[in-house]
Amino acid sequence: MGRSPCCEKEHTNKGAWTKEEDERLINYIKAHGEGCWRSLPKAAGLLRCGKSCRLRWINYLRPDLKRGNFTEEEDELIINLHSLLGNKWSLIAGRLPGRTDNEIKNYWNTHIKRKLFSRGIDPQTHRPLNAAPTNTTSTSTSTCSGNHNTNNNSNSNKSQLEFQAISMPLTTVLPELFMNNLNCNASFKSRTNSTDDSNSSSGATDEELHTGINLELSISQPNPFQTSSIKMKEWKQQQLSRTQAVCLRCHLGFNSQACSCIPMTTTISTTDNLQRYYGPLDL
DNA sequence: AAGCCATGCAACCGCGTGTAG
DNA sequence: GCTACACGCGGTTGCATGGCT
Repeated sequence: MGRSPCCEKEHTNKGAWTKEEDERLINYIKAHGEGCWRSLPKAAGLLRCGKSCRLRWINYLRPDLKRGNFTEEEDELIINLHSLLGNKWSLIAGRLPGRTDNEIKNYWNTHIKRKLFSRGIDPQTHRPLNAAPTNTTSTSTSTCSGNHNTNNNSNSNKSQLEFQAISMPLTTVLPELFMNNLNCNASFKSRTNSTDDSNSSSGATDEELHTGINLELSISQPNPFQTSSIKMKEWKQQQLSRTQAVCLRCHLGFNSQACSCIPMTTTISTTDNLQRYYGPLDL
């Protein structure tokens, strides 16, 4: 099946946007709001394709964009998030207010990669450059395994790990995940060991050291009907009867502190491939 | 001053996903 | 279940700019 073009190429401008085009786009979105990108160009009197308008608005014209250099804190946050999420630029951008996925992607490729190389860290794996390669598809069922499968083969291994926005804040849990993880901990550990001496000497716990990241991400059981004949309705019912979302924080043993999760009431078999994200403590 | 090269970034392209009919 | 459509994402390209020779 052929794919219809998103616009009539011969009647659209390409390349850099002019000031007039920017103004037209801004004025139109101010008046009518975002959305319906396909019909927007015509309505706004622009000889551009909808995709181009969307990109221009999101990456450049949006009023809430933060312009200017990245701060050191943003650098570190991007590195940490990338070690966890891989090249999921939109997810990373979601954690950096005022920054766009495109901007972060460019910044990563032009600055941070070099920075990590200079630290002796492989920017793709976040492991030391001279470290022996690890077989991430082996018996490890960790979060990081999924992450790096995503890096290396982003389309074929999506079922390894799925992040879904359900109910599980991971404020301090995920950093612990890759602190404990066999494959992902190198960069994070080396940094906390080498540069956070002041913190460790002051008696801060590991958890306290990494509270800077608030991913607010959730990990849920992968949606199996993508790979099997199970119907969505049936699957949803299974999910409901099986358990509420499982709090990774509790499962990892941090539930001594305040946690708003719903207690897990159902025993879940570790042979269930939907439980992969338990890796670090289940090993 | 001119040419070359490296870098940074805006923009494009192709594909995946979700959804409505 | 199939198809078409709209949108969003990640990878890549190409141009503008600055530094160096």
